[in-house]
Amino acid sequence: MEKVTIYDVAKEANVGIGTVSRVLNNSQRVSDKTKKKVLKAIKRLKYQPNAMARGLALQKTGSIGILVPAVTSHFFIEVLKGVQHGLEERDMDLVLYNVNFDDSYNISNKERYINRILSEKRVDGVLAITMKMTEDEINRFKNLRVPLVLVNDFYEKISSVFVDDLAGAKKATNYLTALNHQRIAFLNGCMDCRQGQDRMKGFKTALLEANTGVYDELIKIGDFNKESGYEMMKEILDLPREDYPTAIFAASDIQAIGALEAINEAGYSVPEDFSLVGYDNIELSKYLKLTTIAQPMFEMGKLGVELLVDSIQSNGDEIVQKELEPELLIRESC
Amino acid sequence: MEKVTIYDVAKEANVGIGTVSRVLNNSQRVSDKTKKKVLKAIKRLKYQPNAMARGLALQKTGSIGILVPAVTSHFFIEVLKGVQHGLEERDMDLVLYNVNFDDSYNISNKERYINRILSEKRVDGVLAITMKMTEDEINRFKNLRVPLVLVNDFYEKISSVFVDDLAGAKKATNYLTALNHQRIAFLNGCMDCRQGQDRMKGFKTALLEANTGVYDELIKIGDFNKESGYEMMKEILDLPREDYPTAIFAASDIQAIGALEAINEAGYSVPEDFSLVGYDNIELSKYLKLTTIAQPMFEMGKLGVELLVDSIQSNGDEIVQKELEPELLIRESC
DNA sequence: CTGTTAGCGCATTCAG
DNA sequence: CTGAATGCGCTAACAG
Repeated sequence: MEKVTIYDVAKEANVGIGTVSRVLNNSQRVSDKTKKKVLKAIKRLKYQPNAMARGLALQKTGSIGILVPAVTSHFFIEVLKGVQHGLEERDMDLVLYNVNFDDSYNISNKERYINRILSEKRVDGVLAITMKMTEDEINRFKNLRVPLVLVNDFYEKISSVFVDDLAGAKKATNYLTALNHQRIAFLNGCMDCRQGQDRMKGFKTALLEANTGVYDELIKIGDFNKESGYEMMKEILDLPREDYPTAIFAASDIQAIGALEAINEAGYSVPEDFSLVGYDNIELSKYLKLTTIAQPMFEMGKLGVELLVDSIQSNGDEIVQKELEPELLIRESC
Repeated sequence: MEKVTIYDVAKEANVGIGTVSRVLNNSQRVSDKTKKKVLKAIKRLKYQPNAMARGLALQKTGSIGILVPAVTSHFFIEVLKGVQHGLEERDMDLVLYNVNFDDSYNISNKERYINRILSEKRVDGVLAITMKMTEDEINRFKNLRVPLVLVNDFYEKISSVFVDDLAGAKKATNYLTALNHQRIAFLNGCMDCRQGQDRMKGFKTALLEANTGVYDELIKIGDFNKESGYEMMKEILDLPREDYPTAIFAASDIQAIGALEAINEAGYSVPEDFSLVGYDNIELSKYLKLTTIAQPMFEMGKLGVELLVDSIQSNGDEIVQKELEPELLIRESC
């Protein structure tokens, strides 16, 4: 079973390779008869076009790249499922560029990957998922006209799909105030990213609207990871007993889990002593029965490919922004 | 910033394209002086070879495919990290073929993906992770001389890296008998795959060696998923109280988690009423403090690429089998 | 050591 | 409507 090229098919069908190519791309103007003849030859020879050759001629690869930090995160996996779903409908391939921020032998390979993507032309476009892209990096894509869409991030000059974090934080906070909590703590992630800023705004807005007090000592800024959640919660537990909050809103599930550890270590429990709500709806949160804000991860991935493929096909610079709504998912931590 | 080809570099450096190609592939026989000249031109023009063209000429793509069912599984994610690590060292790309077994609009796309991989030639070889490949499918790879290595599965005619499941099951069981358990239940996955068979064998062997009883009513065969674990545990809880086991060994963590739910629902708890040990060491098991058998997932991925890349480069049919050792990870469920 | 040429497999002119 | 020629960007074999 040797490799069969378009020439073999042409010979088998007694036509020129041009004709074969035409039926392959079901270009117009091929008589039904020869078309059938060629199709039959293709089937007989089990011919399938070589992706490299086609890519070279067409200047299109039929695959997209996805740039992501830490494939390991559950958030990413869910998004990936959506991406796969969208890609499959279009018979496109996915090449994965997993950016590694903490690799010992290489501080970050982000730059290297971007260079490769931009010059090697192995992919027709890229989806950047939860990747803080600098303006400079984004401009490089624009200049080289390599379609780029941001997933779970927002930048006005580029197509992006993201979630309304302000609304998400408000939903969480509203739920807590509706439960009559008067002193609510907020364990936030970074404040130099959109997510952190918007969630902070949503939290405070909801509090004001509910006429509930805002206590600076209960508002902590850290990181979106578990350790940070743990540390911030410990600080709160170090406050005088009478300053304790009755509820805690964490900006990520994984922070909430860290906070939970601190709470348990201190001999308290959830929801008896503190109500706790997280953010993201990662798989773990289900098992820990954590009330949380669910992000539409699958849909983000699916929408992302849609935007990207459209952009690739239209070759246009149309910028589309899609904002998705997060949902409150009530479980047993409040 | 237009696209720059090898011709531009040649012109810039006042040499022929052959020379440029030679320094690119640091082929021998290029004078140091011209080499330097070309390198400088490359840098000045920010040139990088086009992957498609190079692939076409070389009949090598510089990327491998990975075939996997359900990207969503934590097991796969860990393996993927190892794969990525190995690939990065070699500057190769990864294209992901996520086989979907339960997609509504398409019973299984496995066949389609295999066809594509084999004919499109977009990848130089493939890593099949936790994919039950039929002998027929494997032979197609062999016939077309597309390197294939199995990860977490074993087939004598092809390179594979897998874990000694018999040893793993024995380690788990030995731990339980050492804890003096006399009635131990086993919640197994399928019995028509190597994993299930070997773990069953390991379980029974360990029991015999420890002179501990083997009770058929405590040995259940189901599936490796959570629902199955839940169901099997319920069946056990339906036994007369005096037939209850004192310990349960589940063939996967996720089954153990299902079993845990059944146990909790029935008003019992772990480790007070039952000891429980799982298998895999997925992330969840850490949070649930489940004692388990840890599989070297990262290493499997890393080893897998190594074997694959060797096979691609040597173009040889050398078959390498690597068996890895699982480890007992003691936590608080026993 | 280095420039030139001929494919790699396909899509797309351009003539018939 | 269809066959032949040209080029996509690069490597490798062939002459110098």
